[in-house]
Amino acid sequence: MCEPEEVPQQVWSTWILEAIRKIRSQKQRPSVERICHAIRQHHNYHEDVVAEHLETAVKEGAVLKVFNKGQSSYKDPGGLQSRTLRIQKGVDLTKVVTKAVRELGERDGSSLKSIEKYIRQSHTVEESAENDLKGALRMAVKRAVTRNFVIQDGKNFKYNYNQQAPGIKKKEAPKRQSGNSDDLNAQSKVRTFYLKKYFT
DNA sequence: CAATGCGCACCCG
DNA sequence: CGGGTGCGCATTG
Repeated sequence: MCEPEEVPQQVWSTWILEAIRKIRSQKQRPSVERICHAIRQHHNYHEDVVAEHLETAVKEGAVLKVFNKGQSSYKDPGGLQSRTLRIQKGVDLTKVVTKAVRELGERDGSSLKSIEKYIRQSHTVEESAENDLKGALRMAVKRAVTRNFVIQDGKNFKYNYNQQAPGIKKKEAPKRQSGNSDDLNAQSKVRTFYLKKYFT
């Protein structure tokens, strides 16, 4: 238990990243609560103070906030930044944009600006003057809207949870036939449930 | 009780 | 397939 003293944000980031690593090693979700808890085991700060610094770390890009399975998780961007995103002539970033919007999980939708920021934080972007990320994103977001992956709301874009959700195979053919059939759908029902629960 | 460990289902590329 | 994630429950301190 240590000082109630002023500590530079950078140190906070270190503590937070440490906490995240620890929690992940326990195969648990690095939520705000767990991060606060982990840090408070070593430092005497109120949860609100920790949470506040966590937010700052996110804004600074030292920590990535990702909305997943109905709740926010926090990650160390370090691990992911090995992912390279090459912006070349005809790249299609529709999927990337859609995923970003979903993972940002902002209730009022995400602006192009924050989408760009998020992508830069989670990838090493390789671009050029003619083919830059911003440009590619403008195209991509347009396509994502057309394809109904996201929904435009003013300047913001929201993930469309009603879309043919990825991963959920929905044979539209209402094939009865074999007795117990709804087992396949049980899982997707659960998923849809909590996605809606937190999103709506 | 808190902290840790982990099997396993699920997702995504 | 391979690799990440995290729930739910078990085990340990």
